[in-house]
Amino acid sequence: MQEQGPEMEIVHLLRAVVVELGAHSARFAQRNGMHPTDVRALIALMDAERAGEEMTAGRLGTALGLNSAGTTALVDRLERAGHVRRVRDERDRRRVTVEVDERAVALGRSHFGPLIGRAVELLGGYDERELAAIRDFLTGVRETAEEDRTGHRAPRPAP
Amino acid sequence: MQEQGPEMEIVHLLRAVVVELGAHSARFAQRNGMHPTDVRALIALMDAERAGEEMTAGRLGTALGLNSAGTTALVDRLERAGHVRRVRDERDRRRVTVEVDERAVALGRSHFGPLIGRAVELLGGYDERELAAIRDFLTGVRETAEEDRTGHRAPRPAP
DNA sequence: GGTATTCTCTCGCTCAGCGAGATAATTGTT
DNA sequence: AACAATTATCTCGCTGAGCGAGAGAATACC
Repeated sequence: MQEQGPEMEIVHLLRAVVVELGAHSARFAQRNGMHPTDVRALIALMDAERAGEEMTAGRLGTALGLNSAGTTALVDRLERAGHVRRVRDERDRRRVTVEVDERAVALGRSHFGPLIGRAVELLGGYDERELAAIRDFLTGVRETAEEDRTGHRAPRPAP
Repeated sequence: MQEQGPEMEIVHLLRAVVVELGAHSARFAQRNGMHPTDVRALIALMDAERAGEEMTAGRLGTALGLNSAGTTALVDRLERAGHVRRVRDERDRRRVTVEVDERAVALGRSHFGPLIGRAVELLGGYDERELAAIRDFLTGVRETAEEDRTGHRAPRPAP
């Protein structure tokens, strides 16, 4: 068994966090009769809403790596459960925008709220330099994974 | 749109990292003709190996949230692809321990290596206090998610 | 020694997601 | 303005991951 520096310990720690948060999300899915993909879809939809963009069925499918048939089935499922609404786009009537129902947002908040609250609480205990370290490290990891996906460097915002 | 403190920004960042690393792992699966669950299984097996524990079929299934039928199918799949070996436990001949093949480890290393290397590189740029902040924050999040799963506080190692 | 328990596997089924292709709306061409 | 080409979503039939029920085999308990 090779001995490694403190860096590898943190890498394994990050991986453990990813696994554990994935399990947390899977628990939310199971408790509410949903599948992991459904939760990923709701997250993508809420992210788009927070960013002020509207999410069409096609863009949602692309974001999740589904083809059009799978996307239709996914939106059917979410709509049947009352978590989203299909809204026909009036400017381009081929498109269907998918809107999250407020009750789905509340459901998510009730499950993820405590965890988020605890994370905020933890972050409250750090000073500016420590917060910057956490932020920069996470940003760096996210950008590296993104670059690997898109095949090119993500544009950095000017300082 | 409510304005939030710097804490929520980091929470969203962590969530983005989880999503992006999940996608990175899904890409590894797809490129090698595997499913997300197969990758999770390999990770669990390698974690157990690093911890010096042997992983039985049953324990693996429990760790992934599968029932026994699904676990058998999973191990069948991994064995057929040559990623693991079934080894009948000689002390308790009901048990089957699952061992990762060295080639699967190499395959994983070739995919995740660059990302891990970049993370280590990033971590090399921080001093002790910053590293401690990153480590403690990730540990805190992991423990909170764990507590939610197990229903009780995880034991903290003495300082 | 016999019964209960534990671990894995088999069988039949459900449903998420895929490939192929249909349908409808938009954009481009002449 | 009619016609073709493109785009967005949906329908149909199929494959395969994972489940429930239960069988088979080894171990633990009394």
